[in-house]
Amino acid sequence: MALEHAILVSLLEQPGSGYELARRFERSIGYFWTATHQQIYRVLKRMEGDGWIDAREVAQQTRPDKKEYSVTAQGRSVLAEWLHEPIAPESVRHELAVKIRGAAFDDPVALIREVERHREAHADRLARYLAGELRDFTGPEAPSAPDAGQELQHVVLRGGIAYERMTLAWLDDVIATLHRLGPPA
Amino acid sequence: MALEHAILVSLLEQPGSGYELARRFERSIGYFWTATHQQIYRVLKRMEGDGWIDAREVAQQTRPDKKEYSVTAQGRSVLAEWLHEPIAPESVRHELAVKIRGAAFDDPVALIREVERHREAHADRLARYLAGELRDFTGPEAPSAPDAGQELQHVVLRGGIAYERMTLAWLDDVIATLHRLGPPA
DNA sequence: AAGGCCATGTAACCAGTTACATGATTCA
DNA sequence: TGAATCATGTAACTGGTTACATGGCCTT
Repeated sequence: MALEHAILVSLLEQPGSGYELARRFERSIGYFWTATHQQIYRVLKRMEGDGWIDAREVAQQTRPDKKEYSVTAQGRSVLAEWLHEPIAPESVRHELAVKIRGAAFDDPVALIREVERHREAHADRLARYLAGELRDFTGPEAPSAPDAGQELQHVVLRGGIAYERMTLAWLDDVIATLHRLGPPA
Repeated sequence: MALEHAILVSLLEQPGSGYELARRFERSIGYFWTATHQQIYRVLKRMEGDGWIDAREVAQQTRPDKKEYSVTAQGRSVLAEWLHEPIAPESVRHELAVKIRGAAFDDPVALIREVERHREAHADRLARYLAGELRDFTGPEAPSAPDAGQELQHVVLRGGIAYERMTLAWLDDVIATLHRLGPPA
């Protein structure tokens, strides 16, 4: 459970509406925490009720009005408290690995296509991460003296990049293994 | 949702009781799918009701009786069907990354200890994986001509090893970054 | 006129977690 | 005697997913 905390972090980085948060969860924040708009609206309501955030109605001419949320002092201290708590080592859920072991009881070669699809998805994600890194951290437009927030965002992004590179290499290994089990008979 | 399928795979590899499954979910299978005994018993019951598995009462002298489950023909075909369905790219949930970005709004140095704890946990896990690899796949006791099931188990384990190595390197990067943001003033 | 984006929600459901419960045997 | 292991469960709760719903503006 950390959606509340992910939202607090995101709103501290930049206040915004539920809709905007939902979009961020498809981008930057979404690289390490996912959430749908339904879930976000529900949690925002609870957080507002608990006094962690407050809303400001923003009227817009061309677009529908929106509620812009910001983190309250109380929200900040809830976040600080959470940051000081140790977290349990994460539990893994790797569906593709289940399928790979399951392939022993079906046709290993039939899985190759699926694994290749995943390989493509990860290659895409890596490309997006690298583009983001160039834009925000290592390119000519990037700040020459990044602040703490930017340094931390960058190190998290480097983690995403490392993860995608590792995954690509592993999926190549998987594909080669599946081929070897195939019909070369 | 794949606990059912993970159970089917595990029971195809080796029939067993709920208790035994729970132990496997702390070991081999647990490297890529976690589940507690409570959840396992609940799901086993449903799977039995749906005819995917069947139970055989096994009386034991010294230990309590147990129900040994095996996969039925129907269970096998359910698994095969699932294997042929494409799966959505997994959604990430990386709590530590949320904390790292959150550290910008608190004390980055205070996070170092926590990150080091995680580093240790991952180093332990890597050691266990490597020991398992040596025992089952690359050591002198390992089969010289592994079958498809063993090849696939090995490639999944290699994925776990690659993941832990990547994570260790990244956590070192994180620790160095947190230090840099610290008091060297 | 149709489809996409902005913006916000409700309701039902399902999967997973946490707490509680029982009881026998084996080992230190 | 007390802790660990084997063995199986119930109940309450929480977090997350899926389906459904509304409505205006902008672009093609």
